[in-house]
Amino acid sequence: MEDEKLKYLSRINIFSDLDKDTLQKLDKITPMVTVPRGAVITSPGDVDSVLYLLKRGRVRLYKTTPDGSEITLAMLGDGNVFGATGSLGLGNPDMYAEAIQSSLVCAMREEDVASLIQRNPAVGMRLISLLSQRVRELEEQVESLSHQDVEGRVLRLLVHLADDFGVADRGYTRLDVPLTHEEIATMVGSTRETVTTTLSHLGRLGLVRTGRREIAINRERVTEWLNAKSN
DNA sequence: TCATTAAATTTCT
DNA sequence: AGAAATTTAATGA
Repeated sequence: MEDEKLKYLSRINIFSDLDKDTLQKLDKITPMVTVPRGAVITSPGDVDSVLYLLKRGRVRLYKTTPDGSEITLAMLGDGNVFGATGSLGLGNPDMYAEAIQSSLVCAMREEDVASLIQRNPAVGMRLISLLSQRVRELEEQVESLSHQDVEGRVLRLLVHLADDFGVADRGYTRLDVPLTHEEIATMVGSTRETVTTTLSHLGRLGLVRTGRREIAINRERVTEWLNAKSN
């Protein structure tokens, strides 16, 4: 029972270098909560700044535009972290975090994160590399938005999601993250309807396989297709 | 090429 | 049944 909880903690990416003793202490100050699908974990105007540890599940980070539409900035999986918009400056405060599937989350006060990093610099290094990955992805997203059509943007996104969530499935790489066409649209700057037609077109080409809240891609063909397209 | 509008259809709870 | 997700089609910028 206790061991189970510790396993989860050690699977948090930034904690993977910590010894059992330290993990045990952390466990005591980070109560674990299950959040249902659709629940918003953080939203703009949150009072205290805490770092959320995503032990198991899928969380979508997004913000809203003045006209009410959403822009998705990141999709997080097991072991990732979010929140901490105070002194750590991990992202900006006007952001929402929504569990897109039932998730196991725990919260850690920012002061505790800071002192932990002072004692264990490896945690800081891990945090930096996690953030770097997120920045790199955002850069690619911007680049894609500015010079690719919807089809290209969707394909680039699917390849990226395959890197993070891909599992082998009957010759394809299935994305182990439940996405609606609507959500995909908020990641590629398009609309639900256009995403639908784009995906079914890609399906006819044999590049992807789709189901309700499920997408699989043929990595080889997709990368091949993307290369042919940009040249 | 793609957003918008409108409407139908399929699949979940 | 009702809600949510997906699909199709027509139109105009």
